[in-house]
Amino acid sequence: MKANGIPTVSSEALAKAAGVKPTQLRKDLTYFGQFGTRGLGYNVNELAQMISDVLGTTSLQPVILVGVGNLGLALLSYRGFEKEGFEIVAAFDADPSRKRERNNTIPIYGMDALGAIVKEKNIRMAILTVPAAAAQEAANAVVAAGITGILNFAPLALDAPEAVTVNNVNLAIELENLSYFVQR
Amino acid sequence: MKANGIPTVSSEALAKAAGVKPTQLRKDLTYFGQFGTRGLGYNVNELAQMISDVLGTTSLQPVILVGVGNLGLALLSYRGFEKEGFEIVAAFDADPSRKRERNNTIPIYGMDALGAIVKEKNIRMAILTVPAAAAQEAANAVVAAGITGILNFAPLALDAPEAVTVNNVNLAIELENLSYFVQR
DNA sequence: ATATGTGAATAGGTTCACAGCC
DNA sequence: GGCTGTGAACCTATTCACATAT
Repeated sequence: MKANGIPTVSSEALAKAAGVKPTQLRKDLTYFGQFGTRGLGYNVNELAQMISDVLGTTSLQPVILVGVGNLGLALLSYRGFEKEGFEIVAAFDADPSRKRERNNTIPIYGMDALGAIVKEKNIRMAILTVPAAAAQEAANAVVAAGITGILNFAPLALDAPEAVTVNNVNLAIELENLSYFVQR
Repeated sequence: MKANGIPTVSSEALAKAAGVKPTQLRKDLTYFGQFGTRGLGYNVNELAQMISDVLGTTSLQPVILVGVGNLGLALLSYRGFEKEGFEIVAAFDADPSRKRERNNTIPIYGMDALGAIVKEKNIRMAILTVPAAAAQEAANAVVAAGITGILNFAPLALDAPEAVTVNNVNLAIELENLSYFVQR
């Protein structure tokens, strides 16, 4: 909407786009303040700015990726993050020079380089795409390096300090969930 | 545990592995029946069988993938689904013969082949890894072909009939969520 | 007239506390 | 003694209904 120069938007239109109910959307927004104009709706630019501020994506967020296998490599070449304010600035792997079936422009380092680069570039977030057996060790390593947010693709529950946020993406569970619902 | 021949397991051990509280796990299991033995715990084999039955993964579930780009190709070569009872049996793309940077053993068809293959192999689930702009059209196509479960990776809310289950995986949103929590 | 903001009502999910059973 | 199963209590989230503002 911002790109298309649309000036204002109603909670109804936003809710439809997001797949939720208008009241839900309004209630949620007001947890962060009052941004709308009664009788008119929300100013698109203001709202976008406010959301970026709240999420912390106003400036480009640097992110690292750990585990350059199948999935990791795919995410490295995925160009959908920049638009949302994220940039994968470095990748790490136990075997950084292993031959890979695709080129990419993001440098791949050994695990021993984690601490220095995270500190130098003041990085807070890591994407974990390592095999399940290596995931806890990798998580410990990124936490030790100073990472406080982990997006974990390994299919297990990671142990991490309270101060570290772990979000899990588990593709097998998503399929199992679907499988349950497609049964007649 | 089944692979390791462990005969029984307590709700406490299971809960720890799953990252939830023991009461939660017990309450959830009882929605499907009573499977435990008081004073002893759950029989690992029985429980695994019950879960497979409930999820509908007792026999290998065929799945199709639509959109063989970056992410789609990575998922095609991801060998983590078989273990959980899923098999990607066919892939579809608007340009099936487009040159791709990796070989894979799963056949790639044009979108016009959807209906016949879904019907022939009695497929219920589809993974959607197409660009956002093409997602709704692709969703319509798979629904028309008879699919009733969609795992959608495109960053938008799909319109689909009531009888079709849509699960969304949105990597940008996962990162935004993390971003919010890593702010000091 | 139109659309937000919000207290109150409702619904849904989690945890407690302990009875029941091995 | 140990661990499940579960009603009741509690907590959180969603929806309603409407006052409020443009």
